[in-house]
Amino acid sequence: MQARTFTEQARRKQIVDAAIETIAEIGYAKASFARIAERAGLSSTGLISYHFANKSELIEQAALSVITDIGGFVHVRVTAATTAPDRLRAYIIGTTEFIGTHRTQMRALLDIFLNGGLGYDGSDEQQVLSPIEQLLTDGQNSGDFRDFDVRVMATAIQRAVDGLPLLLQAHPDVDPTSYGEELVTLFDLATRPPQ
Amino acid sequence: MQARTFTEQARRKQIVDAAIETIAEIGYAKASFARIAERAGLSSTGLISYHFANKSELIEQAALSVITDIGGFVHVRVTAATTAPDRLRAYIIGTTEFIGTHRTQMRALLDIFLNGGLGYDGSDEQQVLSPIEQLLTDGQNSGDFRDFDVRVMATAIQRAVDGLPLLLQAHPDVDPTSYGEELVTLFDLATRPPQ
Amino acid sequence: MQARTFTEQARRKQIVDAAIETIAEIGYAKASFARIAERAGLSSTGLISYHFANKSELIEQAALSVITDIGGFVHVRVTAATTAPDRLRAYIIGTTEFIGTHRTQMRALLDIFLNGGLGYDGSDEQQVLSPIEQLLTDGQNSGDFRDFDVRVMATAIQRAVDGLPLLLQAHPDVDPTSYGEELVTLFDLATRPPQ
Amino acid sequence: MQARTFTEQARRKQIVDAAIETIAEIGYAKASFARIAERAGLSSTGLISYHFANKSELIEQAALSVITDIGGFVHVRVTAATTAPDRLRAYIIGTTEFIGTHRTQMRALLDIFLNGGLGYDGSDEQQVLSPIEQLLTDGQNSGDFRDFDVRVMATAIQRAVDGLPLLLQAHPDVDPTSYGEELVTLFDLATRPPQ
DNA sequence: TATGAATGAGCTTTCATTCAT
DNA sequence: AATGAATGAAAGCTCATTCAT
Repeated sequence: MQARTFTEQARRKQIVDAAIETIAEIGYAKASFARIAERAGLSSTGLISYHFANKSELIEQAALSVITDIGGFVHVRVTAATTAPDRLRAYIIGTTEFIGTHRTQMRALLDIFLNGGLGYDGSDEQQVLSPIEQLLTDGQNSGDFRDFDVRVMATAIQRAVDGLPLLLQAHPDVDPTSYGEELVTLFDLATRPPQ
Repeated sequence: MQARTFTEQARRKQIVDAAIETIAEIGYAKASFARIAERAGLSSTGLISYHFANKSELIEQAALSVITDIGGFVHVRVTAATTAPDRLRAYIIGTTEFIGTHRTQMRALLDIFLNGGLGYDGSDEQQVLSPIEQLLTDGQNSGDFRDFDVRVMATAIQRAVDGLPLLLQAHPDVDPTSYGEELVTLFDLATRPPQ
Repeated sequence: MQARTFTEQARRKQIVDAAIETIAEIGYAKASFARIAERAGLSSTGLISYHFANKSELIEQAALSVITDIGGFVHVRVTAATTAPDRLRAYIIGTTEFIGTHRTQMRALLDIFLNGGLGYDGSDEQQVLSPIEQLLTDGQNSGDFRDFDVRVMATAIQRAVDGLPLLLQAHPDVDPTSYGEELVTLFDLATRPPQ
Repeated sequence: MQARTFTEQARRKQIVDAAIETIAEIGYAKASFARIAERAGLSSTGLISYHFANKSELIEQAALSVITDIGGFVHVRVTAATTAPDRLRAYIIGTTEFIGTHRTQMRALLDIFLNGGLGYDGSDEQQVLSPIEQLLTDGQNSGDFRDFDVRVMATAIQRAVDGLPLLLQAHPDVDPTSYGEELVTLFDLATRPPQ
């Protein structure tokens, strides 16, 4: 959290973006500094080392960048909704919409996430789960949702939504919007209280 | 499908098992021949090259090994059930049970899968989805399930179940059995026809 | 010069022939035991090691095989001629004819020869030069040839004739027969005594 | 034809020279990056890879270096002569002189050339033959040479001259100067028009 | 702030050879 | 006489990182 010059911030962003694109295109394992520098139009890989302590930091920043983007995008939509079911709908639709329009970033995030590219002390996982867990807990307290294990339901929702990039990779013809709508129905049925 | 010596089959299995353990422990990206040979107690990495055409083949065999194991485990339980909802339950419970007792293998498979370690022409994804899609289609035809998009529901189930290893990594205290039971309820509600 | 069973002799010849073909096709540097065994249809590279002390011996035998073949082919023709100029003509025509009809073997020999594949203590070079040097010396003694340095003339003839495979590689349309005839004229003019 | 730093040019030359010496001494097949780096006094083989795209490029540059040197040396002498026979003499004497004083380079070039180290699409062969073919054609047009096949005569001259390094290797006592003079006489007789 | 150069460890793969059966 | 298995060295090449300028 140290102060950085504007120039440095711009450089870092440029490198982080190039890293995301590179990982998305050729995969985490093959995304070397050489390839990232090439894509960013840098003259030397040394410049990356100059701006980031090591490769881990770059990867973390790349992941953080995507998480921040999607988090902001979804947060706006969720807080605009009033009831718990509406907020759940907003979460699912917002997330799938973002994924549909930011496939490159999502592919990179997924690759980082599952290659252990993150320090992975569990806190990241928790952070990602956190807003959806909060949403579900609120819904249970207000009586809008039935009594289920919040962590399990959150995982299921999160994974279903995360599954879209993989599905798109295997079946590029799948429509993200209708995928989202189907999930809304699915989890509405799964969360609504018994009559 | 080539004929292989008994000795070679044993060596291949030994190496594949070592590869799975190594990937599970230090991650796909760092799982070099040197580390795998070390774990397998081999005298040189050349022995791996002797038995496998290249690294890709080894990784594929490692993934295939896990997929075969879990597939066999679940298949027995699913075919033992008679009604569609029971088969769905058997699938979810069987899978989570296997995951709970074979965390090493699952962690490796997940890592391979998402690092693009497989040829990934989509056919693999389809193969993994296939049995669960069949199960869901049968249930719709028999009137036991409501009318939903089979591919979306299959993805949601598959991802929810796959999410267990990740959840276990972040929260090792989670009980796989109750996780499975929660998912059974969730997807029972999500699939049952309207009254 | 030890006694060998007939079976062993056959095996050795099979391997030597495969080596010659392999070197001709993919070059000396890439002609490994694996490639040679493959071409010979052997089940193991160990079989080559069983029949030859080491790689050097195999390469030497391959070179010797070609040298013996061409030597025999040319010797018959040279000894059939009576005068020195006729014998020179027979040598040049015979050699170019052999080269034209045994390009594979010649390509291999050349490759071995210049990659230092032979022990190369100079004695081989001398052996190859020897018959032509004898022929030239005889011609000088009989007054059929002018007074030139035998070793230089022998080298020039030998190299001119050896040049055919290289020329054929660059210009496959060159006719070996007319190449031979041109050389006969060339060296006839170069060796005949002044009027 | 890319722009290169002065430092890089110097390093490249250093490595190319070490490659030539190494090939000359231990042969093409055994001239690995490790041996070349050792001779050049480099800290690692990685430095060679840093300056050359791959081994092929290094070998090509090594060959090109020698070809350029000998070409320049001979060209000066040939263009200084006026008549065709004098130019032929200058070519032969110049080439043998260079070979006599640059045995290491010639041995390396020969080894590269015949181990297929060059791309060898035939164009190289043509380039080497080209100046001598031009010289011969000019002589025929001016009436200084008889009517022979230019390509065959050019090959014979080229090979005779190339034969010197091989001869020197087998018989280090051979005198390059007298070798050259003998060849001049030989090819003077072979090319002069009938009286 | 940025660059080109360099380092040394590491990678996968191929090699010739040995050996028990 | 032949085979499959194993060995350990060596190959060319890429890597993240460091450093002087």
